[in-house]
Amino acid sequence: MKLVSPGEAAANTNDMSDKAGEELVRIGEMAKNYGVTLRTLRFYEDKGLLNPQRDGSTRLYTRRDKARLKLILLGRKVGFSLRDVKQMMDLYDPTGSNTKQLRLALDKSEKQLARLQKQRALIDDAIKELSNSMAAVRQMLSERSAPQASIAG
Amino acid sequence: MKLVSPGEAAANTNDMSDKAGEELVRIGEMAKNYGVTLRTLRFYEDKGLLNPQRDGSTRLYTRRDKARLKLILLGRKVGFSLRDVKQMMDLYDPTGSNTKQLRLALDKSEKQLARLQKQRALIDDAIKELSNSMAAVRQMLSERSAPQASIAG
DNA sequence: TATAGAATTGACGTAAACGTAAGGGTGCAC
DNA sequence: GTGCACCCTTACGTTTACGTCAATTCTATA
Repeated sequence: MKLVSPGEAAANTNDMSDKAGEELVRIGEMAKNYGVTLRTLRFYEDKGLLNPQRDGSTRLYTRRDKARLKLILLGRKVGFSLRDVKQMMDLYDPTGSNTKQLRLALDKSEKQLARLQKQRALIDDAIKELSNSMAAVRQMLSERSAPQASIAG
Repeated sequence: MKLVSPGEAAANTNDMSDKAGEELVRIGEMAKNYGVTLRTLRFYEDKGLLNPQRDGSTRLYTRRDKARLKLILLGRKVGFSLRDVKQMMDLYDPTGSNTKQLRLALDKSEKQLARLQKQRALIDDAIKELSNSMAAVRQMLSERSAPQASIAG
């Protein structure tokens, strides 16, 4: 089985291996392409989120793995836990209509959206509170000849 | 040394102990008043953020402790770590102008404000991304007789 | 005095998503 | 044949702010 050699990997986009259209990449390439570390890819595999082929002990990532990784990263970006992502992906059935999967995803998304909005509200609150405090501190600093209130006692 | 007894604690707001105007409360009262757990108060003490008096082995919280706790909780609310809070409070000097303390607080606050704003931007981004995905999923669900795109492969 | 309620210290457990060695193998360019 | 660049597994470490026992003691009250 011939593989993309490390050096020419980037250039060798049209390399065809076993099956037609299957570009197999090793972990280093994969990591570089998606901006993650090797550890992360192995971790995702360990958690059952990825399932690369093997050439001996070397991992070979296929088109499918890339699609899955993209989904994982999207999920992480919008704040899903890896557990959630896995739960949703595990429902995928290539033969069915995937209605279940879509419903679960939608359900989880609604909850996550609510969490995000709540978080945003908390942050806005914190920003206001912090801004107020800062104004007070600036005031105290500008009047440091006058008696100070203390911020710790 | 007479103390506020557990039962009448809430009513006994005017109890004066050793020093004039010093209302000493035990850890249970303190926790209830500020909506934290006993563990939290002991933890803060362990971290050097609080320093209650003792009656034997029993902790007695003074006015000062209350002020400090309020600050800790405010700090937590706006997203400071306990380390940061401690660092700021440790600079307090009852005899000086506390300019240093105020400057540090301001400096940390500016950085924290920046972090909060960045976080808010990330959340807004996530909300958008998530909303888009949800729209797509809803679309797929409404057309589930048509061929589906998959969200996992 | 018996029992319940409140307090103490000590110390391990928790969550999430990896980071960071340690120790070892494979292939290829020189 | 050696020096890199890559790859592998195993497994402990990190971070933060507490939660959760466990075993014991102190105090007030019926």
